[in-house]
Amino acid sequence: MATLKDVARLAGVSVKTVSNVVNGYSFVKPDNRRRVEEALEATGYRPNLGARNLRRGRTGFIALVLPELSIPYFAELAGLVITAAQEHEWNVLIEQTFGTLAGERAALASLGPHLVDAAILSPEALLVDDFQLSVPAVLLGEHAVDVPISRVGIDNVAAARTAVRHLISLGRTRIAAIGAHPHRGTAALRLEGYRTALAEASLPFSGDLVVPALNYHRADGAAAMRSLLDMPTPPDAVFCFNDLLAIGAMRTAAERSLRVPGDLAVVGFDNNEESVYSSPSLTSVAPDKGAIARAAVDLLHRRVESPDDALEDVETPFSLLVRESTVAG
Amino acid sequence: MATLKDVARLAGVSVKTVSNVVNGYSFVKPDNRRRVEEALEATGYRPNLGARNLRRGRTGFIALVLPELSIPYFAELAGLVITAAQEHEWNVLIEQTFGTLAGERAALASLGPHLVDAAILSPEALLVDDFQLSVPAVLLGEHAVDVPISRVGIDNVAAARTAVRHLISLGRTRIAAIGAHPHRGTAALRLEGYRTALAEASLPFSGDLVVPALNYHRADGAAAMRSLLDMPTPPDAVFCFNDLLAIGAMRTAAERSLRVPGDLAVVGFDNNEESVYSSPSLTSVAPDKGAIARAAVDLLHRRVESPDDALEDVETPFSLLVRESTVAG
DNA sequence: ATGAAAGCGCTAACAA
DNA sequence: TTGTTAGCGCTTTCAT
Repeated sequence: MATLKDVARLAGVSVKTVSNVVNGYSFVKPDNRRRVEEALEATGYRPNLGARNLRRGRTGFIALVLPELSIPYFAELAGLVITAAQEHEWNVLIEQTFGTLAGERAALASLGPHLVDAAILSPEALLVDDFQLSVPAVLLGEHAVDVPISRVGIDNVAAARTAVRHLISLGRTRIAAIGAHPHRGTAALRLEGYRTALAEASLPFSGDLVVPALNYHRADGAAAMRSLLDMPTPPDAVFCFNDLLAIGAMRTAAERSLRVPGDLAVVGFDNNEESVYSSPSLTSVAPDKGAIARAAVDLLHRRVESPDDALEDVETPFSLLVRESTVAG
Repeated sequence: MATLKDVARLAGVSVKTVSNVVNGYSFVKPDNRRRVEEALEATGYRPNLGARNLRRGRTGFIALVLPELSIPYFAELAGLVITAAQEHEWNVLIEQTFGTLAGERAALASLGPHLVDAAILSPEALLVDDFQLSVPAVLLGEHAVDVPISRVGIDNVAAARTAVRHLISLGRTRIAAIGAHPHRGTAALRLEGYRTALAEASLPFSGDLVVPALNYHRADGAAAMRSLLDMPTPPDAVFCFNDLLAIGAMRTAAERSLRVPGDLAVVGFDNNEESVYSSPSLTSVAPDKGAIARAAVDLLHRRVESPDDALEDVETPFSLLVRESTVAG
C-alpha cells in the first residue's frame, strides 16, 4: 500500500505538497500538482484513515446502539442511518444490546472517543446514571429518564391517539392495548395517547384491557392476545405498540378463528415492510424512518462541529396507514 | 482522555511497563503491577484503538458487504456476524450495495487494508474482474463466477431438492418455482435442485412453471404468483427461492381466495422469523445462520493470521422446517 | 508555495 | 524486569 511518502518521492516533492493536493488545500504550483496527481494515479494511493484520524483526533465512525438487528424496525433504521452517515463521511458501527441493561452498559462502555466521534442510542433499559458518555450522542425515541441529551423522534402521544381514534371511528368500543412496559418511555407515551383518545370519546378506560409486554417480539404479541381472548368479554379492537406485537396478535386471532377486522380490528406501530404483505395487511402508524435517520446524523454532525450548542429535540412526522386489519379490503 | 504516558507518569513507571500490563505481557514486578493497575483505575484509561491498530498494522474492523439491511435474512445474518466478530475483537462495518453492480463496486473500492482487516461479501451482481481485493475475503452464498476466494454456505442443490421432494411427497404434481435469475449463483443451484427432484419423481419439467424474479422482495413474489395463477392450469405447489418471495406469493394466493395449503402448497427459503408467524405459517428451508456467521468470521480470522493457507469452502448445515403452508395445522 | 520536522498514542526492538 | 526510543502514516505548525 502506497503511503504519502512514496507518492512524494515519486513526484519529487515533499509530503506536505502531496498532502495539500490530497486534501485540496491552498495553492499548489500547477506543475507540481500535475506531477503529484500522476504519482497518485500511478501508485493507486489511498489515504490511511487510521493515521489521518489519529492525527486529526477523530475516528471517522459513529456508533449506532440498538437492541437487535433481527427486529425489522431497527434493521430498516440501521440501513437508513448508514446511508445518511455516508454524506458526512462517517462509517457506522452497530452495537447490539439485546435490550438488556447489561448489554446497554457494555455498549456504552466500549464507546470511547477513540472509537467513535458520536453515538446514536436507542436504549430500552438504560438508567440515568449510565449516561456518562464521552462523545456527543442523540437519543432515538424517548427519554426514559430525564437526562441532558438531544433527541430525535415522533410525537408518540399524538401518534397513539391517532391510531386509537381511528379504531373508535370504526365504531369499536372495547379497545385493548398491548405493550405496556415498566420503564420504556415510548410505552408510557403511547399508553397516554391511548387513554387520551378513549377519554375524548367518553369511552371507559379499563386496566384489564391494557396488557404489558416485556419484549416487543411477535411471540409476546401472540401471548398477550391469548390473554385478552381468554377474558369473559374480549376486546373488539387492539392497539399494539409495535408491528411485531400486532403480527403476533393477528396470529393468535387466526388460531382462534377470529376474523380480522370483522371480530377484531388491529393497529400496529412502525410500519414494517412485513405488515404490508401480511394477511390481512396491517394498519400501522408509520414514522418517517428516513427523516429520523437523517435528523439524527445531521444533529450529531452539528454537535461534533460545535459541541457547545444547545441540546436539540427534533420531532419527525408520522402518518397512519390504514390497511385491511381495520378496514376490510 | 488519559494516555499511556499519563498512566506511566502517575504510576512512576515507563510506558513500556504500562503497555505490558495493559496487554498482559511478560513478567511485571508485582509491586509495579499494582501501582500501574491503580493508575489505570484512577485515570480510567482506555487504549486508543486507532493508535494501537496503526502501530500493529491492522484496523480492528471487518467489512460486511450485503445488499440491504431491510432484507430480513441479511439483517439477521448481520446481527450474528457482529456477535461472532466480537470474539475476535473485531468491529463490523456494514456496507449496503442494494444489489447493484455499481453499489458492489463502490463497496469493494472503499475496502482498502487501512479500513478493514478482512471482508465478508454477499454479492449479487459482481463480475469476476471486480475481485481485486486487497484484504482477505470470504464469500457468503455462491460463486457467481469462478473466482479464487473462500466460501461459506449451504448445499443449495440439496436444499432445494429437499424442499421440492417434500412437496412431491405431499402428492403435488404441478410444482412451480419462483426466483430464477440470470446471474445469481444461488438461483442456478436451487433451480438445479428443483429439476433434480422433479426428475427423480418422474415429474415433467416445464419452463412455464419457472418464474424469474429480478429481485427477491415480497412484491416480486406477489407478481410472480399472479403470473402463475393466470395460467390456464395453475400450479398446485410453489417453491420460492426465498421467504420474501414466498410471503408475496401467499399474499397473492390470499387475494385470489386460494387456500394454502389446500389449493396451493408453498415452500420458502431462509426461514425468516416472519415466516413463523405468518398465516399460514411458512414451510421453509432453514440454513443455520449462526453457523454461517461463525464460520465466515473464523475463516477470516485464520486467513488474516496466515494469509498463505489454502482457500476453504465451508459447507454449513440446513434443515427443512415444515409448517402450515404445506401441511395444514 | 513548499519543505522539514514534530507529534497524534501506541507497540516492540533494543538496551540496560 | 524495565526504560528508551523509533516509527506506524498522517496533518500541521514553522520556516523558508
